[in-house]
Order: sequence, then structure tokens, then C-alpha cells
Amino acid sequence: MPELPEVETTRRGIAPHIEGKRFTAWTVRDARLRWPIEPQWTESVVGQRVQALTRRSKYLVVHLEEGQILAHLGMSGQFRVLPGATVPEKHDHSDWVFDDGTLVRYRDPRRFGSLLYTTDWQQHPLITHLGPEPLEEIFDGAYLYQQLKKRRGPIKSALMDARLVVGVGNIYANEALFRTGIHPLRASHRISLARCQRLVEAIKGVLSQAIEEGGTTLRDYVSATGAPGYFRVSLAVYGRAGQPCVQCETPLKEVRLSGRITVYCPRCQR
DNA sequence: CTACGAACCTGCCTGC
DNA sequence: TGCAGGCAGGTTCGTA
Repeated sequence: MPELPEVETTRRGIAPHIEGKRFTAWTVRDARLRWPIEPQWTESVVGQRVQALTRRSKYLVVHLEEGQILAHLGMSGQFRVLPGATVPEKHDHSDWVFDDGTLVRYRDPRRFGSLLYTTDWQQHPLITHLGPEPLEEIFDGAYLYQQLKKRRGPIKSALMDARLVVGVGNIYANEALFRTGIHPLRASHRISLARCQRLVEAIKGVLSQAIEEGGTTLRDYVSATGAPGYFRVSLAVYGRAGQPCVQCETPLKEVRLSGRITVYCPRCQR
């Protein structure tokens, strides 16, 4: 479900409700996620104070006095902040309960998400291989150009490879390529430095704008407060195959690239 | 090393 | 109304 803007929106929604508070319970009704929630983790966490809630890639990191919780939303995961005990519904896998009664509930119908406890998150195998954050300065045109030189596959696949840069999922890869006028199937190593610089700016721009608008709600995504995201109205290509290009009115084309729907303007994107 | 397809799941929508 | 089939915002894994 979520890409970086949706995860960041979730982080901003939850952080003020849990930072500085102490865990009084971690309830697990259904441990089956991408990786099962292990019973001993709840014991490690209860009694600990939350020092901060940060994000790395699409992972939320709950920093505790000792260790961290790594949370991923997968395709259908969702955190909700509730004022107190509420009857759980289907797929409400787990609750975090804090010393002031605040309850943070995790729901994930498709179970591609995860809730993991670790003593050193930066050394966790799911984290160590990750590339740079797209919104940080280290991700620039020169870096992208140097990385793309080694690759012969399509640019869209490269953008969605977390070893190159994290947080760029299917929606925003499509949108950033449209904004830059680059064809999604173009061979990565055949993109100039100047275009890499513009592509980096487009990625940063589309992600920042989506964060400001609370993410993109297509079907089931809602923020931690229950509000939908409003970036959907800004989508130029994603979900618009067959409809006219917003720039030149040519009907947008659609192809499948390693299983992911890819939409582009055959006239504006080369 | 890169590149690609399959796999992991459930819910929802479409078409017969 | 029912049911089969296809599709979905992610990531890992196995295989060329």
C-alpha cells in the first residue's frame, strides 16, 4: 500500500502520541505477518519508554531505551491511534498500549508487513543493504548517474531498487519519470548526467509534495488519524492509462514491467 | 554483480 | 447472485 510519503505521513501522525510514553502492553492477536511476531519481543518492550519515532526507507523505527521496533506496512498495513480500548476487527494483528491509555493498533489484511524487535536496528539484515534516502543531499544527480552507468535494465526498475535509492515505489517512479520526460523503459546507462540531475529533482519534488498532501489514497490507505491522503488529485500518469496526457493530450500508454503497471506518455517521454 | 520472475497474502472489482 | 480470474501502493528469494 504505502510508499515513502504514506509511511512518513503515518510517522508524523503517530509520533506525538507515543514519544516520551511508556509501553504498558504489546498485545498480539495474530502473530502471522511477513515474519511472525515473536512472543519474547513483547516482554522486552513492555515497561520501556519511547524515545523517538523515526523512519528509514519505508520502515518506521520505534526507538526504545534498549533496542528498537522495526515496523513495515507492506502493501496493506495500517497504524491507527485510538484513545483507548476499542473492539478489534478482522486483521487487527496487534496493539501497543501506553501508560496514558493511548492505543496504537496495527492492521494488515495481506500480511506483507512486519513488526520486529531488534537490539541494533542499523545492523539488522533488512536495513544494512538499503541505499540512500531520496530526500537527503547525498542522493544527487552525480550519484544517480554513477549508479546508472553500471545498469543496462530499464530506468524505472532501477529507481525502484532499494539498493540504489529507497522509498521510490510504483506510483512515484511513474510520476517522477513523467515529470522528467524520460521513458520508463529507457536503458539506465543511456541517461545523461543532466537528465539524472533533473530526475533527482523530480523524485525529491514529487515525494515532498506528496508528503505535504498527506500521501496518496487509492483504496485502503488512511493516515494514523484516519484521514485519507490528497496527492491522488496530483497524479499525472499513475492510474490514467488511456486517458489524455496532461501536457499534450496524447493517450497515455501502459506496459507491465516486472509485474508492475507502468504508465507513460509516448510523446512526452523519450 | 545485474535482471527477471515467482512467491508471499487477502479483498475487491469485473465479467461470465 | 455466484464464482473464477485478475489485480493491488512491497520486498525477498531463487534462478539465469
